[in-house]
Amino acid sequence: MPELPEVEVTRLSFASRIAGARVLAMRMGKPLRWPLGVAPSLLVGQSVMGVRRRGKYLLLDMDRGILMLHLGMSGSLNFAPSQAEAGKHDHMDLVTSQGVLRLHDPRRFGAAVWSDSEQHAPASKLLGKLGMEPLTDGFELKLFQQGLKKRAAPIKQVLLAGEVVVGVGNIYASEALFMSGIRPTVKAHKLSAPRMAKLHAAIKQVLARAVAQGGSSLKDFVNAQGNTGYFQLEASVYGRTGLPCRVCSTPIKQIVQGQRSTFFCPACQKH
DNA sequence: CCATATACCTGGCAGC
DNA sequence: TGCTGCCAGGTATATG
Repeated sequence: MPELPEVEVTRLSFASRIAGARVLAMRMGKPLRWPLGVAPSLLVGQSVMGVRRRGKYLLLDMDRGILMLHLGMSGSLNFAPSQAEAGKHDHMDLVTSQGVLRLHDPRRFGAAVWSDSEQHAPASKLLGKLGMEPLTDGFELKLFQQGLKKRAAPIKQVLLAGEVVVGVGNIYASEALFMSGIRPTVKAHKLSAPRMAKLHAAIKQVLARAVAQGGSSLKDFVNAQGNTGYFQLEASVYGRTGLPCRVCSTPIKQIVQGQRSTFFCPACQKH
């Protein structure tokens, strides 16, 4: 579910409310993708200074380190005034003086990991190879073009890999490629500089628009206040197999790349 | 080094 | 109704 827009929307929905809070208790449920790495009690007494995002990770800055949260495929956070009874898929409760942050994740591909600092493992290992942040000034066209030039894999898979640019998942990769008129199967390094520039602009535009729309709620995404997103309603190609292209009416095609579905318009994205 | 396949886990849905 | 197989927003790790 959560790509950059959903993670950012989640962050925006609770960051200011949790800032300054003191941890009163922490409860972990079933195992997630990785263990927390420390006893949950280590967090008790620390305060949450703020919440940042790096790629699809949320980083809670605390007195003695960072709590890294990842939503995987099916995760969502909820920040509520008090602690309700935990459901079957609620696998982390961070009880603070300002509310309870709860991680709900049916598939458990998500994670809550403690790291003493961003420079050391496990944070350094998880964040170390991440590419540029697409919604910051650091996302320079030159660097993006240089990154793509080094990759011979299909452009869709290069975007998903997150080593050139982070945050673009399966929905927004297809959407950005449609917006820039690029066939997802084209090898990244074969794209001309102007077409790379179009893609660069499309990535920024589609992600910013999705954040503004509250993200995409395909099945069950909600932000930490329980609100759904609306971007899926305006998707051009994702999930629209066989439906007419919104631009030219040609039926949208679905293919598989790297075991993931890709959607594109065979007419608008000729090569 | 690079590109691709595999693994993790649960729930929903189509088809029989 | 119940079963089976397939599909789903991610990504570290193994393998070629």
